[in-house]
Amino acid sequence: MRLPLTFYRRSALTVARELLGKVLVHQLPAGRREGRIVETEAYVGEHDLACHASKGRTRRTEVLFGPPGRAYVYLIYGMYHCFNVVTEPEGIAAAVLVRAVEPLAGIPVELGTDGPGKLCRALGISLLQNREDLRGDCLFIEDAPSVPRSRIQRGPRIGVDYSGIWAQRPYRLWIRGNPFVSVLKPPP
DNA sequence: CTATTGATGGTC
DNA sequence: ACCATCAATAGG
Repeated sequence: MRLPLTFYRRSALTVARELLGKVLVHQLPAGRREGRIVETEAYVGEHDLACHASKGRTRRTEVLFGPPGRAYVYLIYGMYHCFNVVTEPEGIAAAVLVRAVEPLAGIPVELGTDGPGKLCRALGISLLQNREDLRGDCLFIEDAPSVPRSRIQRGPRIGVDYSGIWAQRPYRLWIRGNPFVSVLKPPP
């Protein structure tokens, strides 16, 4: 079953937690590629200085202000893409970045999926998928059992040091001990 | 093992 | 000019 609009309409933090364990699917001409989501980051709104929407409503960020359940894909460092899911009701600009998936099907063996840039490359996601409705037939997310809170670990988001206090908030979530998570936490 | 740097292009 | 990254390289 494909995740319904009501799934995405909730807060970014809730969606970030609930997306763990779900299956991201990209239907390509070459075949179907699937990965199980193991790491996410929540970007909680315009007031969140790490969220692209904090720069205001531009052509790039417009999709964040739109209805939930759409893809927000952007190019970073000229060579990588990042895939996000738009959350919250229309008018509230929040999203969840998918940072890592566990390969399930159709992923070329030589490509890693541990990191936002890598997983987009492995799943064939590019700017062409920006603004795409995730309940369509090409790019979507399949339901799967939720990961119990006891198996979820949290920490600061990666690469957002410019955002001051917001950089330290524990809005990065991952499945504890999963080998496909992008940055392993130092042992306790 | 950690630290640093170069690649590269859309957006503002 | 900046950047929600990665791979390669240099150094200890």
